[in-house]
Amino acid sequence: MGRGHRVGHPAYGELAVRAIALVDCNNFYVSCERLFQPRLEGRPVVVLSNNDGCVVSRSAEAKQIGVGMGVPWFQLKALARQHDIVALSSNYALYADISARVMRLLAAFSPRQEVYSIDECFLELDGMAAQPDLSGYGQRMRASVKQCVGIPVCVGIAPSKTLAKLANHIAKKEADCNGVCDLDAMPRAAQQARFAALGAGEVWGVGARIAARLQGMGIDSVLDLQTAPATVIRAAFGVVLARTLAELNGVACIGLEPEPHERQQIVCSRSFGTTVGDLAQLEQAVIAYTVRAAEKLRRQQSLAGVLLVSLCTNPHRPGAPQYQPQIRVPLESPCADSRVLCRAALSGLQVIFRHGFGYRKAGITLAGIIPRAARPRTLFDDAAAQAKSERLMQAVDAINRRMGSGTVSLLGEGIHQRWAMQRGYLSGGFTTRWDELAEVR
DNA sequence: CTATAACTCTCAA
DNA sequence: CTAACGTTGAGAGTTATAG
Repeated sequence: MGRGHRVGHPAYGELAVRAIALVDCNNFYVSCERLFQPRLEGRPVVVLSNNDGCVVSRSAEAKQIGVGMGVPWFQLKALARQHDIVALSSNYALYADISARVMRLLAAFSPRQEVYSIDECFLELDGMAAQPDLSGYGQRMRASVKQCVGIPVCVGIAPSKTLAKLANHIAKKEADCNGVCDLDAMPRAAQQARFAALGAGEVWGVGARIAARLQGMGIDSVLDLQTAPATVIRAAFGVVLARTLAELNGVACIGLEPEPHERQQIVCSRSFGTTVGDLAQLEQAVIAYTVRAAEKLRRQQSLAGVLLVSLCTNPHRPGAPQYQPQIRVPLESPCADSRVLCRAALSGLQVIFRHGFGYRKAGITLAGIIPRAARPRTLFDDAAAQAKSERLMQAVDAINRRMGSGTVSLLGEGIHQRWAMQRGYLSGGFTTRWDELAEVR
């Protein structure tokens, strides 16, 4: 397992990388909120999902009290009163802005960075001959992010992404790591002890389903999985878990992907702030979602060939009649014009809508996505109309980029969006809006 | 029957 | 006052369908 002493693994294509760091922000959303609201320091704080539904981020104090991840907020009201928990609505504009600052700083620590999610990134540390002490290097990352942005992070370092994830987990849990864990610098016995104490479900790529099936086979811990026979895992679970197993044994076969690739499908779906029964309201929502999805589509210079519309009643009310229709609307030709996509979405909605249901959620998906440059030509192309459509959409996008999204939109989204989501505990746009900076105390 | 499309399952943050 | 429970994207594997 030592760096540079591994045997190749031709079946899964070993990649020539010897050290990867995973940098993960601690309690990211809560940490972002605390940057601008010092009163939250030392207190139990949670950030809630859309519609103030479930807990999606918890401060250390909230975890200590026993606030679980993903718990519905209404179930926590009693505990919250008892311990004076502060609950905040998600403020994605703020988190995205802070994330960009963190990622830009970390990029300076490696020639190759993969921004994996809003709060974590992989850094390739291979060939860093000038950095023989990788733990020290990780400490410098932590200090830099803490000082320049104010966000606490932990660093896991290992020969594969999967092991780096585990190293990060150890760095977060064990105080004497000081937030950094270099797995290869750890004595073999110590590493085995950690892996024996960790459930297999902690491994990246092992969710609840697979963890349960593994347990049924007597594979409980990370160590059990690491030492399981590859043939058995391959046969029972497929190539995905077989790759994970190789990674657990130090064989890097999940590569770093510095460039985000274009989406193959673009989804915009959201629960409503309230139950909706009438078609007019659903039309507003579907148009709003389609416009947003179309913006994303154009940003990546693509066209969609198919649009899907879906509706959903409230599954948490089993007494109420349930209905989850979905429909595929093929477009005449691939397109990125919001007006055309909205017409398709509305026609789909017409077909699936039924009176007498309480709808809780609607969504649209753009699929059959191709690059704009690959637009198929037909005999009936109207080049002039095409150019006109593209110019209009470009103008709309340019205005919305400059003046803020939603400045120019299609009629039909509605002015009073009674279905819009609830965000009762929203903090200000501290970094994105001058007028809300005043809330900082 | 095969190639592809469509759908389902699983996972992650 | 009551009722209150996320979103987006990917990939693999399976099933349905077209030719």
